Amino acid sequence: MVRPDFQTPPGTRDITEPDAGRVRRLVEVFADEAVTAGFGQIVTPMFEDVGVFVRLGEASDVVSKELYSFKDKGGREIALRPEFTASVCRAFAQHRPLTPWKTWYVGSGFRYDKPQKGRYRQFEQVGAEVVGSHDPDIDTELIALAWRFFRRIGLADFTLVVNSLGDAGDRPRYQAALTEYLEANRSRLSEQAQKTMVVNPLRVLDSKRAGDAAVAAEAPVMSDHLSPEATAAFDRVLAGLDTLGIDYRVEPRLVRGLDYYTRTTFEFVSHSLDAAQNALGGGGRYDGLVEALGGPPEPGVGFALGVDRTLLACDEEGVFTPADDTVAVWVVCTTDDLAGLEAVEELRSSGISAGRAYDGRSMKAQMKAANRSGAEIAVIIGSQEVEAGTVAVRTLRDGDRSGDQQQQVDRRDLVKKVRSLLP
RNA sequence: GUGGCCGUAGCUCAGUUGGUUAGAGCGCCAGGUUGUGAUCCUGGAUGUCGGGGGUUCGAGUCCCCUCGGUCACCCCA
Repeated sequence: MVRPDFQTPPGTRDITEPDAGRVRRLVEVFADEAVTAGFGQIVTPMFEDVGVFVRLGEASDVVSKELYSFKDKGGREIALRPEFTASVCRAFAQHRPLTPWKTWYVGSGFRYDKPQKGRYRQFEQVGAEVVGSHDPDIDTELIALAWRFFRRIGLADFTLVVNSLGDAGDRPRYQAALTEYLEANRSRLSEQAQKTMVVNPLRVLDSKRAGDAAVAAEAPVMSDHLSPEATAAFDRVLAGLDTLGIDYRVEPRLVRGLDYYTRTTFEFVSHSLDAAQNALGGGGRYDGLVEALGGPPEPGVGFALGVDRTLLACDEEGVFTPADDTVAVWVVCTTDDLAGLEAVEELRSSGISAGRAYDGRSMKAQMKAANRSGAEIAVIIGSQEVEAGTVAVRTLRDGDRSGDQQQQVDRRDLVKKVRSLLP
């Protein structure tokens, strides 16, 4: 093998057709749903001052060990974005748009993780955020947006799980109760969980070890420690989901990875992915985050969906299958002049997708390429055609050529003829 | 960061207890028709067997290191 000097770094990959086109189409569907819901797009830098992300909570792994950070040539401490919410909040604080500010995005995030199925160091997300309103109906509308998106691409085998983490004031009281419980059951917890307990007790609820899960199952639940306001907001969200006919499961042990969440949190969990990474996406409220980034004390809520995982789930469910982007016409030219170049460009200029072969290959080879390209029509130009001022237009059906038709047409009628043969 | 499994042609893989010039299918290219795509037939190209070191008369096969992939934990999209 001619060994290449370089390959993609760990956890990254080249996305080629037909997958690349599939990603593009997926984003188009999401963009359409977001715009329909009145969201405007935002494009933020892929890297930010590292402080933007550190404010997400130093206790989280995303910040403490997964940040792609470096110092640039100006001595600035920079980090590749591990998610989008922090950038959106930073942008809000920087530009102070009118509220409620509704914005959607698409792009790559970066985390220095150990790669595995459905988890890459560079991953694609789409998402939407609303800054500047406490109204729980917005939480519901965001969930509905994601729900419509999943439904529209054909996904069915997933569950929406929701929870409320309460307000800033509720968290410490619950955390205290939880810590007390975990301390009392310390001996039943895994070594890892005992460490996690100290850093962030909530996350112990999330452990996948069977022993830990058993402890978590009997732990005190957040809903018993919510303020009346937080309870009312959560009830409103659930009522909204009921009204819209969106199925959900309240999961008191749903804690999300970032520390900034308050009140509503939610996650879309796939059942068709047998991999460990089965969360298609999630989100929630982050009522203190904008302020933590030096902005006004505006609340926020949003979600992000993993494009890669969503497509993995689509694979499993056999939906949103890749489409071949084939050209409509294939120009076969066996003369040495520029007739083939001219014809193919004329077709393209007329809005007809067209391909051709290069390197002066034989007619047989070019017809083979035409067949393989998936084109519906071959335009054949040989010395006879050039002399007569015509081109041969031939229909192509995959495989068998018996039913195909070929006719000579005036060169000047090329576009007209081809157009009449295409659907 | 921790652990299991894996790494042979473009792709999917086979390579017996270490033993002569490393194979198959698919794909690709050419010819079978000096103007024509399926199928069929014939022929052809491509591998420092992931990399380095070691054991041995001899290593794709054994050992060590390393890089990469994969799956799981941790964590998360």
